[in-house]
Amino acid sequence: MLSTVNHAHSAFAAVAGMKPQLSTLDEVFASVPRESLEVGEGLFWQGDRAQHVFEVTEGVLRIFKIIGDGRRVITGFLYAGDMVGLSLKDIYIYSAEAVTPVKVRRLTRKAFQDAIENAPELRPQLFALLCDEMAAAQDQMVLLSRKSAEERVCSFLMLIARRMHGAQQIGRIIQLPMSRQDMADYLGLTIETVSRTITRLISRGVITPNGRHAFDIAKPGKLLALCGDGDSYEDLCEGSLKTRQAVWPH
Amino acid sequence: MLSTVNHAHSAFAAVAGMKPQLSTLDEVFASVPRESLEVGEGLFWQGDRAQHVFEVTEGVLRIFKIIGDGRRVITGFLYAGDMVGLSLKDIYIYSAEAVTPVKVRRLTRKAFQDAIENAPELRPQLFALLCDEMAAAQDQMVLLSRKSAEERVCSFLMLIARRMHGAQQIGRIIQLPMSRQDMADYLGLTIETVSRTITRLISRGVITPNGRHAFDIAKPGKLLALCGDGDSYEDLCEGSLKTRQAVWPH
DNA sequence: CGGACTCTTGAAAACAGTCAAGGAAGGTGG
DNA sequence: CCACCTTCCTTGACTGTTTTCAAGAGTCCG
Repeated sequence: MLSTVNHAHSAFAAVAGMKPQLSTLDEVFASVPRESLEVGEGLFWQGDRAQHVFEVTEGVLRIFKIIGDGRRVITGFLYAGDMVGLSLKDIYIYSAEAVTPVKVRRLTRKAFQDAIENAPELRPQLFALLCDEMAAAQDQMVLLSRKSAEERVCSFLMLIARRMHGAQQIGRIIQLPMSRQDMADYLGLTIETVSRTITRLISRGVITPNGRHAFDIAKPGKLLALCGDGDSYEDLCEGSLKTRQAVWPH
Repeated sequence: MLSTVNHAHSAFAAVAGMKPQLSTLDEVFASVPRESLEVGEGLFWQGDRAQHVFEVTEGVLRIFKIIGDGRRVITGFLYAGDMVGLSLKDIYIYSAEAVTPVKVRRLTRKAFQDAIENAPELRPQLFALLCDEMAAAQDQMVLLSRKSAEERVCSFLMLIARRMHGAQQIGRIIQLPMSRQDMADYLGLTIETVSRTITRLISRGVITPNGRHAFDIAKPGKLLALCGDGDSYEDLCEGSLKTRQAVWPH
């Protein structure tokens, strides 16, 4: 896979010689020109030969799979700073489309692999990224497997709130660039259930609408409690957002 | 994480000089003595400091998470040859328990990382393993998000059938070492629904019971069709078990 | 002002969940 | 070897949440 003699290698070496040593993964993309995608435009499709790796520099992408009869499952939303296509198989195992206008940087798999090869200090970062992705996937399995509609929607709101305001800090305002249908396909619900659940959260004063695609979190404690993770607001304020402890006899 | 200047590197060079070159990942574990686990015994718990990486050499493990009020989600079953704890965070993000009597080999994270560090040809293998895990996780999200109880059970039976008889080949006999409750917690259903669904598959002649924990696949084509992936039996016989193509206009 | 979306709301239906009881299997001790 | 007990699995009746189907309201844009 990574093993063949690389022509690109010399190119990279030249770059490396002229530049200070790379120290973060996204610097690998620094020299690449940006490309733009319109709303709804696809970046690649499930089943395409996986030739590139991308970094999102602006906007939001949705990652999804389609099964036989047209059912769609959104497995994630990607924001600026996120990378796509890292789970390198020969073929993309999902599709990627722009939710908002998006800007990405593109690197061939080969160029990306060479860059990693030549900058060993990036490897742990890449590895950590994959592990985070895996952890997120598992949390999503928990959500889809055992959470009620309300718990799913609340979990989603918290997820976006966290993503918008840096890892630990939770802001009061949530921007939801995606449609209700996108939310439904991410949460394993129907559009109607999502809509009804949001309506109920509003009427109970947990969140306050701010247009149709933004909300204020009126009662953060309540919202967190409704996520069904056994988290309390105090936990959150103590900044203990690290992986949850088992609630199980050791 | 791995970023500090590594003393380990020189140590490795020494080892590399003395040992034949490693060429597959599980050889890394070759020299380690086996440990045994009884049925139901835990290997590690969600929240523990993640100090080891394991290889299963015999038996079946279940990997699961528990949320607040005791709901359990099984995120995977591991068979001989599988590795556990690769998604290295500082803390295990899930628990692992023996479904059957299990034998494992244990390596400290550090030893494992050094081995990888010193045998660069293993890196793509490790990477590929993580990618497979990710692909499996996404398939599971599709299952949990959009499949009916029957589709879930059939998908599970096919998964186990494949696992038992090598990647491509599908055997006629399915051994299910885990309890109905385990299946339910893996499929996001209740034990009653799993039981009823299996009963219905039997009465329709799709599968034939062979004790309570083994089945014959009487109608493989039918079973495959019931998975809800849009697969047909012909597809399968052509050996095209690679990642599914998009059924979507490009 | 229309027209096309997207979102919300209502009523009815369906699927899976809950509660409850009975059966099969396996293990232990007499 | 059998009786007993426990555990796991199956089955039935009922409930409830979410889906489905259908219609109406809100928003965006020409």
